[in-house]
Amino acid sequence: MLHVDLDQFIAAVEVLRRPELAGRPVIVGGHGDPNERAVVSTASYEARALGVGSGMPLRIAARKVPEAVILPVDHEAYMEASDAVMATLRSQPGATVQVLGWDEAFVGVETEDPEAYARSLQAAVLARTRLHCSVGIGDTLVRAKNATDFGKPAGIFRLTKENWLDVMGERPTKELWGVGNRISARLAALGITTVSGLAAADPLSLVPEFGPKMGPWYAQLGRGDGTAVVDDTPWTARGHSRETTFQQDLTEASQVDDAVRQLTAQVLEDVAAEGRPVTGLTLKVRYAPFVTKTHAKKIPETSDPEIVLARALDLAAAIEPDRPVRLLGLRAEMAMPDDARKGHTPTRSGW
DNA sequence: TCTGGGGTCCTAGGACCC
DNA sequence: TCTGGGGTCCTAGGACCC
Repeated sequence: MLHVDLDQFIAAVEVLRRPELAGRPVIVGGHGDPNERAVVSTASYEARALGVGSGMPLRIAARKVPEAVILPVDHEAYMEASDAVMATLRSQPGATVQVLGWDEAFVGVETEDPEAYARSLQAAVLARTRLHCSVGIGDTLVRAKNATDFGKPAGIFRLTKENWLDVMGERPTKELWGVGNRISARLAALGITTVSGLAAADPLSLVPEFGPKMGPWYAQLGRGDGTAVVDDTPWTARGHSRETTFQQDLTEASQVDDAVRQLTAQVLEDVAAEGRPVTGLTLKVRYAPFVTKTHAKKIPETSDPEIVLARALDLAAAIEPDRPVRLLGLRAEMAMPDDARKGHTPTRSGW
């Protein structure tokens, strides 16, 4: 199968509508104001070369690259571009498309010449959207996904059982899809620092540290093994959430109360659009500077906004008074339809 | 340097039941 | 008096992804 990833997607969409920005360091994040509490969504390759990456506080990015053009996030524009890309992928002969996010998808296809298929796919996306993408070819989802990085930008790379360890073996475990900073550090504590080290590990030996499911799963990741099935079943969201970081920490109970009401209204908008009842709520609180707590509660199925609000306010009663609140988030879980897809390879949204 | 917003899944531990 | 073994459900929190 193939894994398709748009190159610097958000920055590329912005440059398309402002051609004069081509070749300049472009940073997209927040409302485009480097003084606000926000982070970088995407940086152009020019900005990345100067040390800016996604997730970095906007303030820091602006300090690092004073000459950068900083733009606000424009969800609608990216959604539109994303829809055009995905439609193009779906229109390819024999393609099964599993969307992973705004700028990423797996494409399942039977072909004698995957490289040629990948090239024609890149050409189709470029013709339709003027956007460049990189393509990974693999015999499992994990290998295809990892292969894409070696194709960037605008290239193609193939990763299979045959060359997996040659290419990936000496690389740090963190480069694997599903291994982040924390897990790689815990693996290192077990003496496992590279992909080949993880591939050689006995799956059962990882159970004491990571549990019965995740332990063997990490060993499998190290080998690049896993499912080879591209699943295009439409994804059904399990819940919806909204969160807000306050530019000034909240110190009054009435401010917190107002914020909870506002969040609830926003979440209920998203939930109402799905037409499924709410079955649970989770309130997330970040006290300044960076202590996060969550409070969860199952509730009897309801579609009544008044009841949801009342339960949200119940949860909010657990917020400690006299501690400045920097962030509030509310997530509503929804009843799942019987035919909804559940499984091991979730389609994630976001970017 | 000071940390967004939207998602998903897994695990631990306690409560409760038989 | 001190205590089994198995199961489910719930909350809190950790980790990961884009």
